Amino acid sequence: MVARKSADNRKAEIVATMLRLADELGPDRLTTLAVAQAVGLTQPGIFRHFPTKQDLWLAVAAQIAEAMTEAWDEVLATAPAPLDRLTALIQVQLRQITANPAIPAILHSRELQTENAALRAQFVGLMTRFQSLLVEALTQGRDEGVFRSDLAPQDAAILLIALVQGLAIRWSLGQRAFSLETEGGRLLACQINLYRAPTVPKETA
Amino acid sequence: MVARKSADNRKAEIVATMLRLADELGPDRLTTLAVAQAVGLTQPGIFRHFPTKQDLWLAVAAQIAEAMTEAWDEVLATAPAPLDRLTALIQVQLRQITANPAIPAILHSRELQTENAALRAQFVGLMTRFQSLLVEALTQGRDEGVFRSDLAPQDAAILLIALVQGLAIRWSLGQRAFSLETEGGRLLACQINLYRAPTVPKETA
DNA sequence: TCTATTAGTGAGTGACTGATAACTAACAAG
DNA sequence: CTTGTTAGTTATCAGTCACTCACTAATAGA
Repeated sequence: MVARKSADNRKAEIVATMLRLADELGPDRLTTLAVAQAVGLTQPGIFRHFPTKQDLWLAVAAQIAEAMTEAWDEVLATAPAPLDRLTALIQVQLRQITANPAIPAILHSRELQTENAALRAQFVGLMTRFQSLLVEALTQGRDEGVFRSDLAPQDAAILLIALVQGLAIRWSLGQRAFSLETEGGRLLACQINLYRAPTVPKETA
Repeated sequence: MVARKSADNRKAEIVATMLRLADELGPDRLTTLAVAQAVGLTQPGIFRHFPTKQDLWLAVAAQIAEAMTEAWDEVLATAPAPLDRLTALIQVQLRQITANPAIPAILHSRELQTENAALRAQFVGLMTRFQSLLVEALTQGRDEGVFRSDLAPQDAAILLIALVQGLAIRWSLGQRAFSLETEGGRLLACQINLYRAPTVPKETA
């Protein structure tokens, strides 16, 4: 009668469903019943695989962290030039959010903010690592003369991260009417263009 | 025995408490019981003033909208120069969020996102108005030669709004360890500096 | 084919949620 | 001092939440 799956398969399926439903319902309204029904189990069936709901969230966070880290590593391996690397890192981030729109919501959820210190620590760690990747690329680019010499890599990195997060908010509020990757790519080009060293001397206006 | 208040006073008190508790507990975890206890009433007492919980949220949104619009109007009246006006508008926004940290959370809450279309429409309208104020100032500044001539006001405005929202996320995640106004002011200066027209011809690097 | 393991179920629990109805008492006006 | 209005209470409801426990049956290995 029941399509039994191995615990590992079922766990992965549950985590993936959590991610999908966290987007559809919102992280704080995501109930174990909703997950169970989407997966095709009864509600107590979930607890066969995860002892508490908090453990479910931790598994979700681990999955996100893994996907992001992998994507970053690939960029580091394939894009050595600072400018390319910078663009690719941000684009990867936009693609992650597109593929997984629940990420910003989870970042804002109370599940993460107050309830689950471990969860928050994981995300803060991810963001810190991402920021340092940006700072490295920006510093190298500045030293190579690609970016203006008065560029402050720390601040420039924060501004880029803010660009991604702010755009994600706009995207959610506007019912995702535009392509995050396209619009993000355009704005990213704007911003990075502002960082670039002037190649030709300019006249005063 | 009971300190009775006029309905108007009580309503205002309830809305203010909602705003405070929305920050402390999170918008989706804010219960009518919590509001009642914070105000010093019994839980059903809340419903004497607001027929449903949704009406509570609408009142909260109206209050935020009013506070923001007022603050913007004051800036428009006192800061005519594009550069000053731009800075002041953003600073006002940072101050609003500092004074009322629940705003970003409410913006992301499911209460607003899915449950309450009227609420979302109100906030989208606010954001649109704010954006157009920024665009105006940027366009004027560009035409006056304060900003670089290749500046795209629309994009520049979006980048500034993203700055505010992205920074607010960072502020929340980092347990509000830094002053939003100070740090925001610094980054704002960075960004606006990138917008400025080069006053002195630069040598190539 | 038998057996041990374990994924999944049915029934239920206590805590909490938004909301209702009937009642009580504080206040303002005459 | 009386009286109408109304802010607030007590008691209660139906629904939902995460979670438990005893049980069942699908599966893998011998």
